[in-house]
Amino acid sequence: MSQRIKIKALLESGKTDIDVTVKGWVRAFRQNRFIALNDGSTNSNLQIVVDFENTDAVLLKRITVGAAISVNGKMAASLGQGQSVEVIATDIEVLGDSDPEKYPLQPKKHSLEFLREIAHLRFRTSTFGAIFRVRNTLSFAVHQFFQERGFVYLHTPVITQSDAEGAGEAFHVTNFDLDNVPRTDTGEVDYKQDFFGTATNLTVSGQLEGELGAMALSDIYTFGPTFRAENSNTTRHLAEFWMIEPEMAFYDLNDNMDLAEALLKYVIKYALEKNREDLEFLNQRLLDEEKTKPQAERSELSLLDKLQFCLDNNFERLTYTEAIDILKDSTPNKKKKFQYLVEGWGTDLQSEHERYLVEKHFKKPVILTDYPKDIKAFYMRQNEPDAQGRQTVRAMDILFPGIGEIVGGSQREERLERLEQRMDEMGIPKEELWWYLDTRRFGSAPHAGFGLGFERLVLFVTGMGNIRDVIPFPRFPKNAEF
RNA sequence: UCCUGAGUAGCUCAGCCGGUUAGAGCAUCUGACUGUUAAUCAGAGGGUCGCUGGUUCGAGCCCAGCCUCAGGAGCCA
Repeated sequence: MSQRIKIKALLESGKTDIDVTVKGWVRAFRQNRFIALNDGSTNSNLQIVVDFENTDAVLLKRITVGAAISVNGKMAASLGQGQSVEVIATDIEVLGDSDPEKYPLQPKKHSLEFLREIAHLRFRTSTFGAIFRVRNTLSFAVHQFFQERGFVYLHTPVITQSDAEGAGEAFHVTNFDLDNVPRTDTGEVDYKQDFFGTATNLTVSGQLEGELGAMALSDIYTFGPTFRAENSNTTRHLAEFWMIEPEMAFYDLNDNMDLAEALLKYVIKYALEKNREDLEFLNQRLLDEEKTKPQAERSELSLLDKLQFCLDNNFERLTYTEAIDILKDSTPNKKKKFQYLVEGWGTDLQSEHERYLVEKHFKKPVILTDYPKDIKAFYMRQNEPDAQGRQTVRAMDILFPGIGEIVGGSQREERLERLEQRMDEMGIPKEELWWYLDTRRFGSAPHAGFGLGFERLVLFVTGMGNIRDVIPFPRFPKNAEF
């Protein structure tokens, strides 16, 4: 018996007349003769040809959709149309049966909603196989991009002390018996008795710790899970998601934008090369789906065209103030088609405004910079007021078609006085962040960084519509199953 | 959390104005066929109509509350 070979390697070799052993899961068993076998190494199934007239009937009955089997046989040029080679089986062993009455997957198209309910089995579909292979490639490409540039991969803590930076609701971490929480004389929760001796929560961002690393190692990045206890119920939010947060000493906002754009292009290009077959499958899946939609709702570019377009064009860079001017003059604003009309300077852009800029006006990724100070975080570097006295910060958001904000970042405020003043204004407790402020006290330097939502990136590259379909086991309000 | 829509067989869905025994395709099972590509043909089995309560002679359908899902919004990555 020969050693097991993965289907991807076998199909790539294209060899015939060799003895092989393959193992995988049955996707379909047609006409008692043809097994479509998939082992997850590639989107393609391997066709196994069974000589059913000379095979034990009991064994044939056990070859059902979902069963795990091992096959010995000889590679041959296929007589059929759908594949170039196939395995003529000489010996089949069922490693794990799959009761067809109970196995929920059928050799047909299932709805994504249904598959989400059986997330433990959806890996076995072509669509999710492709998605998670692409996700893996993107993840690897992120590391490779930064490693090629001398960045240090820094592990920032998952458990952090209190929610000082105010980046959304955090999950509490405690060792208390929740039926009997210790309290102080005044009736408040006595965190001194808790595991860490203080209130703690799951991280909402590794940025502040990342900055500490950058102020010694120059260029660092984090890539890990992040948690938000927001009651968000959308196609682009999760309670647990993965974020990439680079932080670079001696970078200004332009360097920051250059890096972010280079990163996005690098990983998209990498996926197009490494996962061509998967992306072609996802591309076709979308095209089939579009056929059912009215003409007006169909997208102008296919998935593959959209990705290539993204590589071939510079992202449009403009300031918040310029964006407001464009939006004010836009047709939907004048015709009052926006739900929220753009009137003055200073309020945050609504989703519909971002979509207009990205999908209608520029028709490509857009980087918005220099937002009003009042709608952004305390740590962003303050610009001098403009001629009209308007105050902005060196923020940048990258907006992608269909996704919205995929990157949010800024040049950081490195001037101690300005930073402390802003923290006071916003009610951020300076004492709790003494360690953060120390970087501004000792050898402070200009620096910048950003956060890239990894699932939003996977969403864009795979062309999927719901973020819950691009992470293996999504966590969202009212759901932590699997 | 707000707005809109949905929940009927394992899956996808139909079910008229409230009226007898709730249907179809696929899947499953049985048989036939055997170079198929979501195989084909014939037959069979399969239902707490999301849950709770109400209106009514009678509720899958009307009303109320709740649960879950989808899309959009907010928060954001």
